[in-house]
Amino acid sequence: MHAFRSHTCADLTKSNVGDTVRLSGWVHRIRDHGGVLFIDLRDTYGMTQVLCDPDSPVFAEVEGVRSEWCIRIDGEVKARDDSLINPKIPTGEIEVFIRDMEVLGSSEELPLIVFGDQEYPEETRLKYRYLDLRREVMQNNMALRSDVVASMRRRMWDKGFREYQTPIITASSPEGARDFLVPSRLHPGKFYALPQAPQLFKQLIMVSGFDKYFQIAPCFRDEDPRADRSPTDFYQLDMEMSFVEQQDVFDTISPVIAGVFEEFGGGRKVDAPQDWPQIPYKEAALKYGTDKPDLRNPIEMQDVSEHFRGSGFAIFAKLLEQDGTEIRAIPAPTGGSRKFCDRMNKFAQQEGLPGMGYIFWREGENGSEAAGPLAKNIGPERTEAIRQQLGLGVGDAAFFLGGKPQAFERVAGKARDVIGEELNLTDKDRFAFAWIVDFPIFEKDDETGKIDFEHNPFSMPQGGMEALNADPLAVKGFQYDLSCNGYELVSGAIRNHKPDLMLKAFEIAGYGEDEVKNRFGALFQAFHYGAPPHGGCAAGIDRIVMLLADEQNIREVIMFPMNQQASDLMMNAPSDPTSDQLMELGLRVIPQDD
RNA sequence: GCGGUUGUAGCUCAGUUGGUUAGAGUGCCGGCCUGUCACGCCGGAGGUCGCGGGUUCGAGCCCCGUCAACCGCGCCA
Repeated sequence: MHAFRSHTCADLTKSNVGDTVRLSGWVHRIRDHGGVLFIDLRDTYGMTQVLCDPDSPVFAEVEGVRSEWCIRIDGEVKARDDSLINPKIPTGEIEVFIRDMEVLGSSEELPLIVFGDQEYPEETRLKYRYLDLRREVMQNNMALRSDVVASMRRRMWDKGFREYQTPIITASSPEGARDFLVPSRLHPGKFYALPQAPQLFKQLIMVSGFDKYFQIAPCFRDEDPRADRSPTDFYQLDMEMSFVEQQDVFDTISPVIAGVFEEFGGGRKVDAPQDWPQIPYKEAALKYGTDKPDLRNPIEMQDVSEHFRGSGFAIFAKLLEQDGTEIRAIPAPTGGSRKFCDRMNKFAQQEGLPGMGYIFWREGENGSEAAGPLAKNIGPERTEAIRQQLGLGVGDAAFFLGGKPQAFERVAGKARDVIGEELNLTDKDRFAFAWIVDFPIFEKDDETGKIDFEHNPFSMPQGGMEALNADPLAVKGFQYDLSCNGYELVSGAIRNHKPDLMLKAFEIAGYGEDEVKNRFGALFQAFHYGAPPHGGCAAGIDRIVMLLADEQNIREVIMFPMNQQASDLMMNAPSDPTSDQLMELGLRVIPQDD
């Protein structure tokens, strides 16, 4: 017999009754009845009830076993009486009578309990991640992650893509984020960088003529994390293709993403790719207050400035006299109660705005009647015009935000989410996708007035040189994101592969030819040797798995994540280098005294 | 760097207006129990109330400072 097991803890059924078997696994639960003692023996595949009574030669040893010990048992498979069958587990029709036992690894008292779904402080979970990962939900999340990656690979191969590896220790690829630097021993005083993405390499792969590239690629960025953003490193399904336009990239990646969501979405509705809207960036900002809208929520914001211009509501009327200001409305169907409106107003205040004005419509003596402070101030005619524009009626409400859009847009978007959620307008059982397109190439820093790249400098400007020679801030890029349920899942672009266009774009952002050659020397040079038009995108694997696993936090789908301070509590990283290491690298640490 | 929330037993949490010896559940240890599957019953151990200072006759509770974790802003696809 095999040293450790003849079957896994999920294998045994009625057909094994009478067999002598060997199982290895962890002691999940013990139920000791004095004369008979049950153990739920667990491995990654499942659970089998094994039991022991004083007839067993190892009864005394088995009595000493404790939670999470790793043991091997030999025993005889017996059928359970009908009344004792446990329908909750696949092996519930049988149990194994223990005849021999070996302790493979005993356990001290645990800092967290594997059994059940007790919540634990993340600090504890991360410090003892190897125990946390024993829990069923984590086992499932990690298996899901592996299956998703395998499915992505298969789907890309099926489309004629091949996977190529690009360097991890390389030169900085300026994507816009902060680089992780790696000191060079052979070149003291010089540094490698970890790639923020395989961006430069995949474009060079296109220049080399490989036509269709993809990679499950680690990306490294030294930026602060969020719940949906891992610090330090994360994984992308990175792809690039030659001789394509924007729509070709959409047509290629959409079925891959949709297919993965269909395959692993557990029956939740997945919008069909041909129905994914393409929403210009500007329109997304207006309607949803964000470039990653949650389209499960039907609410669309509207510009209602004209109804407030010169109106009796002095705050908005005055505001509109300033340049670049707007009043926007968030319609809230079925939100027509003072209680709800007040709560939303409070929410806006918590988010740092002065508040949200509101109107709601209720049944009055002569039919529909508008209520709320705003309605009184602007009078019945304007109120009615607003109601008609927004298509609202009795029982509905609308919220109003004013000022420069960039000052309130983010909170407006968040208010839209909260309103949709609270009024149950958001369908939780659905994955709703949208391509956000036409991102601006440049943005202007409000304080310095300086023009810089809005995103990364690799995107092809729409309209080419002619557009760049006109108003730079009006130039849109062939640059796109895929949004799903309020998360940015995919980001990409048709790349700018023309050296003269590159130079012009950088010139607008205030960088000379030297800078282009310095930062993107290889790519810029490569574009002088017959570069094909190309484009692609990268899909955030951690985020996709997070959505599929229905988790709110990206760390739930990463095996060994950092905490919010970018510390690894289990491995104690980052840590002090030895003086020998520093010496070898020619480095000296400057003491930090704030 | 900034803002918010949290911090009481290994873990989850309660703790009244500031008032005697800080509680419960769970886990752990011991005892009993031959059909449980979140087994049950009895008993026990386990606490610098994050840390430091202050107010007070008296602080888990009030004040100041500080640390840590998480969430968010900035930042970042």
